Amino acid sequence: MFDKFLNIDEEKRQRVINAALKVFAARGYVAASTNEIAREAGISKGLLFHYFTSKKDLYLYLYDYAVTLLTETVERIVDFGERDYFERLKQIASVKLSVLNEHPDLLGFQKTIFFEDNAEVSAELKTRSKEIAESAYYRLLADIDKSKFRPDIDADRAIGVMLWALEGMGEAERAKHKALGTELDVPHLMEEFDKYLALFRTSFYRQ
Amino acid sequence: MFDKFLNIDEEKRQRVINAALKVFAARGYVAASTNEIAREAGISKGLLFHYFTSKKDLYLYLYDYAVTLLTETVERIVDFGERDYFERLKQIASVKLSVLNEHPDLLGFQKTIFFEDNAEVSAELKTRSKEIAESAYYRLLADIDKSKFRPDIDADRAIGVMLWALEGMGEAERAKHKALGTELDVPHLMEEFDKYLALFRTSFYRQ
Amino acid sequence: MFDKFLNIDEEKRQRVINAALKVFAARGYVAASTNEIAREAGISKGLLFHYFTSKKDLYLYLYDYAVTLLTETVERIVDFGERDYFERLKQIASVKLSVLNEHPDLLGFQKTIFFEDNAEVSAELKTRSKEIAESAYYRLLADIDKSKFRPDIDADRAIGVMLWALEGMGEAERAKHKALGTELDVPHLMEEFDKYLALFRTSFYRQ
Amino acid sequence: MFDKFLNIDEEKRQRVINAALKVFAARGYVAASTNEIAREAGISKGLLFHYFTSKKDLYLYLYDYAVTLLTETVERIVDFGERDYFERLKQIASVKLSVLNEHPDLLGFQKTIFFEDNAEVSAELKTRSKEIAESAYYRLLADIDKSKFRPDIDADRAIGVMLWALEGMGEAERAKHKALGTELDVPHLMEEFDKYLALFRTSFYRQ
DNA sequence: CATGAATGAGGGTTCATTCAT
DNA sequence: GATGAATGAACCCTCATTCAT
Repeated sequence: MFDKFLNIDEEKRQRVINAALKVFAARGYVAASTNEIAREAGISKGLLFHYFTSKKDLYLYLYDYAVTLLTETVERIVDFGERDYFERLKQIASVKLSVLNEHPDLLGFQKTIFFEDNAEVSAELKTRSKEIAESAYYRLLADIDKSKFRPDIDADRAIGVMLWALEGMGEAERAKHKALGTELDVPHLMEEFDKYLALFRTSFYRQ
Repeated sequence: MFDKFLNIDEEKRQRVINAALKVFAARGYVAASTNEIAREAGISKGLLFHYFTSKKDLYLYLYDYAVTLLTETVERIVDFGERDYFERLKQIASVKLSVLNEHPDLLGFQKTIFFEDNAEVSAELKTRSKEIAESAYYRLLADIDKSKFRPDIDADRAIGVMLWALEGMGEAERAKHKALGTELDVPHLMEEFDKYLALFRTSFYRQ
Repeated sequence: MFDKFLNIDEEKRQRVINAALKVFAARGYVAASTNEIAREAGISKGLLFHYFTSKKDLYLYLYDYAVTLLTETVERIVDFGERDYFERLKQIASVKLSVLNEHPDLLGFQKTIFFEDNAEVSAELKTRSKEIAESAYYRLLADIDKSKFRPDIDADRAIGVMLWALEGMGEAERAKHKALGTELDVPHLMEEFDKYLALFRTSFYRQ
Repeated sequence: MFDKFLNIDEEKRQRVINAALKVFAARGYVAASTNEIAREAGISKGLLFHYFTSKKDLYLYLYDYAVTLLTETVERIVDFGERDYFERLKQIASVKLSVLNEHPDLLGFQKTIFFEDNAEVSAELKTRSKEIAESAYYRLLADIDKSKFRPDIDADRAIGVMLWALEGMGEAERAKHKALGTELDVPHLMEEFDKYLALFRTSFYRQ
């Protein structure tokens, strides 16, 4: 399907991918301009369509690329033998930071996917979501040792709460830095993260 | 400014508002088509512009409409004398459900506002956000009685966590029903909600 | 045809006419907005169409109005017994100044007519131009006493030259005042006018 | 800026330029339709915007094109060493006829520029007018030998009169041929021109 | 008579996609 | 492979004209 694109120079491939991730993340599917993507990637518009046939195909390719990369990174970093929830959360954070290194806009892109409602792509997106549910990325929270949780609380819901909080914290941080125009402050983020972990440990775990 | 629109038949006004909320919520500012909004509202494109002059004005009108409606609903429902956090959370949930009744896409629209990046509107949005910060909607979490929290945990962060969880729960529910094509199941939502409240009470409050 | 309009209050009629003259003179036929005309005249858009049926009809009405008014003013002011060319030129100038008093934009409107190429109106305009050629307005230069001209020059061409110069002078003056944003300086204009008349008398007349 | 347009096939370029000159000359800036220009030039509307980005840019491009062409033609034809006014007038007429050959509507376009009132373009036009005042085109009437004029007449006003007459004659001729639907009759025009020159020589020069 | 809400065609402009080079 | 000229559909918006009130 995308063999033409897969066989080109690796550096150029990364350039195209990052350009497309950046523009889609910033503008969403409809408003993203193939012109801008081509310019950002330093290639011609014609070549972009030579590789991907259509904007939609490019978008879906990026989606698969993001899922695959995240899955592989998870496999590489996460220790599924470790059953403590907090260790897992830390590993998830590591995964994210590792990905951000190579593809600064991949996570931003991934976020927008969820809200993408465009009729042209959302149907295809839905088809794929099932496989993903079973993929490694979603195994992240499987097999947690729930015996460590206080017996008088609902461990599953507590896990959900913590994930949402993780998301919310990242979101809040991102929003703050966007508003101020500064870069993400990773050390400070880690510190904050640890404070929340402490809160959760105190509240949800047996003492 | 919007007097033409304000003086029309109430039913038609609601139709236009809900149509616009729906399309903007689903597509975002740029991708939303005035064509589609007019069609959805059952009026001509010309009339839409007769009312609002520009897409941008329509968007900003909706924004103000949403803020005003939420503020008023808050004033009507929330009891600021009640200093218990969980009671407040319940009242917030009531506000949301009350609004959803009349305007199914208003909260969805409100969510997208935050992520709206379009230069044409984000500047204006930013100007308005200050007033709002001081408005009733944001007083919701002021004046909480923190003495009820366990002394060994960080009450402020716990409050943040609960808000994120509330958001996440709503989001998850919405996503589920959108995927299945069903309407929001309010009673079930309330039940779920109560379970989370119980979890928080057990974990965060003094026993 | 325009009886509805002809039977209304005189003051309002003049208001509508002057508003329309102003807008058409300033913007030309196509770009002129009936909305703007109605606003300028202080009546509703609907009423404007009640009077005139269409923009085109309004335009042609104005055209006839201008021609009629000019013809009548000419009949009133010009002395066709006077056969000296320079006296005639002075009378023509008087006609123009008299008209400008009641209808500041009528002459400006008349100028644009000539350049109006819009397919919708130019055909009708052409039909009318013949009658006008024979009308009083164009008799202005008939019956001039050519015996006063030097025998060694072509009197007809000299007359043409003087008319073009009169036009050119008016145009130049108008352009200058438009550029500077000032009003027409009538006394100065008359002075200039006399200087050109002196030049012509010296050059074209027997001494 | 206009490199895309400058690099295309010469014949097509001329087609586009002449189409745009024609439509702008006939309708003025606002009323001119890019649709009509594209149709007249035999290209798609999209391509027109590919070349020029906006109607305004196209208009200003034409303006510069006209100025440049006129300037160059003047440099080619006019002999600035010749100080006799009538020889100059002849050369000016030659310039006009030469330009009309390649661009039948360029002079008509140039006329409309002067009256162009549209806010979008008139500001830019004003900026450019200064350079032009100093350009070759306006040097045309500099350095005239006024000693040949009769001492009892105002040479400067006489020069103005002759220019207005030249303008008027061209205008009259153009109007006549437009009304009759015929092409410009160059030999007859030259003959007429000579008659006026003779008139001026007799009237304004020392004998 | 008078209003202005309502329509829809047409305006300038953008952009995904095609295709000759 | 690689370019960018070329197309046309769809975009937001304006405006002459109609019509219910």
